[in-house]
Amino acid sequence: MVILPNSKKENKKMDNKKLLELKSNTKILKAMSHPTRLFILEELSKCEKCVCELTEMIGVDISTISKHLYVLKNAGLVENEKRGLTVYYKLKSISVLNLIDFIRKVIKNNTE
Amino acid sequence: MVILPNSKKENKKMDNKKLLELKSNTKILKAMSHPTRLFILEELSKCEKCVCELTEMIGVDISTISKHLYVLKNAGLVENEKRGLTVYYKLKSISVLNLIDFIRKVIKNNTE
DNA sequence: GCAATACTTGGTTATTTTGCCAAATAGTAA
DNA sequence: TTACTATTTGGCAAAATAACCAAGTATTGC
Repeated sequence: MVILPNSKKENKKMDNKKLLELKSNTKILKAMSHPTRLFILEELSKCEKCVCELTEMIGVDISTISKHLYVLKNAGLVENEKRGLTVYYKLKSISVLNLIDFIRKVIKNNTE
Repeated sequence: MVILPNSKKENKKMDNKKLLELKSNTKILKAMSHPTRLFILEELSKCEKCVCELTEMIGVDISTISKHLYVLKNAGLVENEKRGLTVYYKLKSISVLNLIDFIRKVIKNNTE
């Protein structure tokens, strides 16, 4: 085996920069990786909805839904707007919509 | 609203069938949602590799890598083949490769 | 058979995630 | 002001996930 001059001979741990990049990339995937959040994304791909409506559809505590929405927002997948008492959420970009569609197709392919 | 004989009148909880469908759909996303597993998928998109090689590249315990590979296999993303002592892993289908590419693009778009 | 190698599995502990309740915040309206 | 509604936040307990080590399995070669 060739020993390259500039590489540590027995460097086992992954490069820290690479690790950080991977972590940031998984953020968006992680955000989508919960049944409730995937459902929310699917619903928001149809039209914007308030926390109340989503809570009603899903049937868990409103605080739980609020926290799920925070995760989605934090991952850059959705955005919100307050009108009066109500906070409306919608998908942030078209690429998120495409991703959902794409994943649906892959899943369909994989389970057939 | 019609009250079906077998349903509770104010059943807020989401339909169980829908929930199961969502859970199965998040399985593939969940499997991709870990830095190490995303890295493995990226590497396998280049060429098949054995557990040993992946362990060497990532630098954690081989049992940890083995368990990550199990998660990916269980989600239908990779498959393996034993040749001699060595177990080789590769992506299961071309659609998984496409998915990885697609996600990479979406992530790139979203972080710019 | 025995030893060596490549991997998987079981067990334990630490960390993260989830979901509920209660309390806090913000906007509306009397 | 007070009351009311929609949502968020804090805190806590339960569940899920991840990493390590040690032990087990399978294959090869002696």
